[in-house]
Amino acid sequence: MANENKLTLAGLAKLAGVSTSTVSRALNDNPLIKKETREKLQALASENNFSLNRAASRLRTQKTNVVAVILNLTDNTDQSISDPFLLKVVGDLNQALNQRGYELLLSNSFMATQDWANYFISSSRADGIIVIGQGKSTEKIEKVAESNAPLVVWGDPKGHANYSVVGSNNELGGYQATEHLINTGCKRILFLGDPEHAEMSERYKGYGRALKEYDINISDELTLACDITSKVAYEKIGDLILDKGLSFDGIVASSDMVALGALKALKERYISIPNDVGIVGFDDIAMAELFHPSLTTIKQNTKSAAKIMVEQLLAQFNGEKAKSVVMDIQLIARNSTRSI
Amino acid sequence: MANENKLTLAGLAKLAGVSTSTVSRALNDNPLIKKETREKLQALASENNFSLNRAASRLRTQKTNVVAVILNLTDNTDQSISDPFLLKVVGDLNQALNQRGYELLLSNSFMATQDWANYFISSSRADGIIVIGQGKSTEKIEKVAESNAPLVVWGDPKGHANYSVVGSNNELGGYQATEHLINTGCKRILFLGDPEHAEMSERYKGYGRALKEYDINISDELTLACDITSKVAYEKIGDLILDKGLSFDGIVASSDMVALGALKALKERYISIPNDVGIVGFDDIAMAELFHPSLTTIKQNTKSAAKIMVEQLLAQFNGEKAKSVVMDIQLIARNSTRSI
DNA sequence: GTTTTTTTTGCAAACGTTTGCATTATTGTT
DNA sequence: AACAATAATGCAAACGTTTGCAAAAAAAAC
Repeated sequence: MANENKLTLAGLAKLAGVSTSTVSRALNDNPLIKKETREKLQALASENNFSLNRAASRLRTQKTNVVAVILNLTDNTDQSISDPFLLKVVGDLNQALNQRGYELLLSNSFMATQDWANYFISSSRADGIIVIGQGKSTEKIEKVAESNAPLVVWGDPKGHANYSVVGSNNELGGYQATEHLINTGCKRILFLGDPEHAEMSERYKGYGRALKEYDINISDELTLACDITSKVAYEKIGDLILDKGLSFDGIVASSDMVALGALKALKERYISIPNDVGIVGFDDIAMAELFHPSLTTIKQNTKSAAKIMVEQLLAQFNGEKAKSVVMDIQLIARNSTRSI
Repeated sequence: MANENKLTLAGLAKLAGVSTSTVSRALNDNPLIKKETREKLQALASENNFSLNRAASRLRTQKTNVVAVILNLTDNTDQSISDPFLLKVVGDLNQALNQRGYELLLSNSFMATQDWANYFISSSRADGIIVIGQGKSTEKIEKVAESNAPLVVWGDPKGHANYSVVGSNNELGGYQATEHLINTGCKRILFLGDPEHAEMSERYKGYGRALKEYDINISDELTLACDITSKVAYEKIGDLILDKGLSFDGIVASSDMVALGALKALKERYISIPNDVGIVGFDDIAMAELFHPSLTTIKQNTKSAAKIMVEQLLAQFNGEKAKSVVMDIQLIARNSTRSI
């Protein structure tokens, strides 16, 4: 490393013949310093491509300008991330955070054993925490919330959590997905997902409401509990057909990945989509459009969700109490369902 | 925030009736401190769930234990990440880094205007940099390398870069993909990808070598330049067919996303895969298996690649000069190509 | 040309660790 | 019991910023 003696504020000050406080203020564009001096010093700094030591400034200011983003994959045995949707959220969060001058510290449930608030906030690794996914158990999240650490969670915004949750209107999404299938002639609609999972259970509720409103009786046989992975969905659908034949003509899938797994199982048995079975996903991942048939789905707008999550977090930095926010969803009709 | 006066080392020391240096050493498991005292202090620390102020310790030790991971998306107008492969790499890197006690600071080309080395290293935001993707131009990376910042790049390991590059044996991958198509009876094989992109050009070389070895003449008409997105691939294939009809019976795609875009274009025209056209992707993203037909592809092992990248980076922390590493690839034959 | 006001700069004390060196406590040796 | 050798602890100085307050310089007022 070539930086034997890296340039510090003090060094820069000596170069310029002023005090460190002046340089510090100048670089922070503090109007206390005369405009000309400010500009001169800023120029000098960039000439010598000086860069502030963040460790020092963080120590002094007690502010990191970093946000920890935690992929909450507790239930997933394989630690790595399989669902492109979640990764999309990370990407969008990164952008939203950068735009507000924050950086993103990525973590997954590897930190499972840790007390998040302590680990990230008290240690001044980050100013706030964004958790992606409530998972099945929310105890760890609640612990963080109790510690009063700035926190925003992507999940089910309708549950009455004591922390800020941003998420889609999952109930409505489930409803619209189901309604769409009903409108395109499906009679026996399967729900494929995990009703114990917070967000999924809302989707399940919407599914139930739609069936009720359209006077279709809800049968236990048409609820297929299933993890949020394409692999499991593929297997479950395969088993179901093996067991009971084609007992359904529509599927409300709890995510696009789940839908795609189901799709594969059906196609392998030469079941026609959408004629024999219509299928609706959830998320609208990039792949949804690419499939053949392209996947009808409930789109979650991750870009604006990310923006809102960041806003909610920053609000907490300013001492405001952040509320939960319900994001609108949108049905994207494609070719995995019949046209109306 | 409840932490009016957060517990510090000094506070803990007072509690225990020892000096801060003793506590510091105890918590770092320094054998200089008697074992009993160490354990007592560690217990005390966790009782009062003390957590070290990292900003302070980073300032003092000049070490952050953070690695910046940069998604190098220079050519991509849309800043957000579309390719699941890259995100998979991020996820795997995160795991590999965590296992070695490092944290992952995520960045994308939003930082385009910044001088990376200065921004991350000199500012002591991170100890090292991992860049994912060389993109088309490598000047920014070279600038970082020149500054002697610890750096590892995911890209084309065969180019003679003055920095450490970890990447797959792209040439061989291109070769094997092509060979596989030849072996399954394809005569007119299209290369679909961007030959100006470092990694892709290697794949293209392999493609050329295979054709040559099997005495198939290489035609310019069978090289279709194309960005690494499914959308562009979809359009390009559509245009090509519109223009010249079905002028090929095999496709070597430069990535799975590209392959999937092509697949969609073909399917919409009722071209049978793999009978009319065989197609081989590159990457082996999770989706490859899910498609119908499932996608034959060249698998890149991101998990071990991530591990190696981290090792290469850590080696540089220890003053060792890191070398480039070529990762083995593997052909995964599925149903988008005929069986041999 | 003083004095007052305002603008601009500098001094020095934090922020919470880590660590070389000095010091004290302990153990072993004669 | 005195001393040497070793083990365990503490002192105090960094690390590089930021910022309240004091001081100096410049401008304004008399």
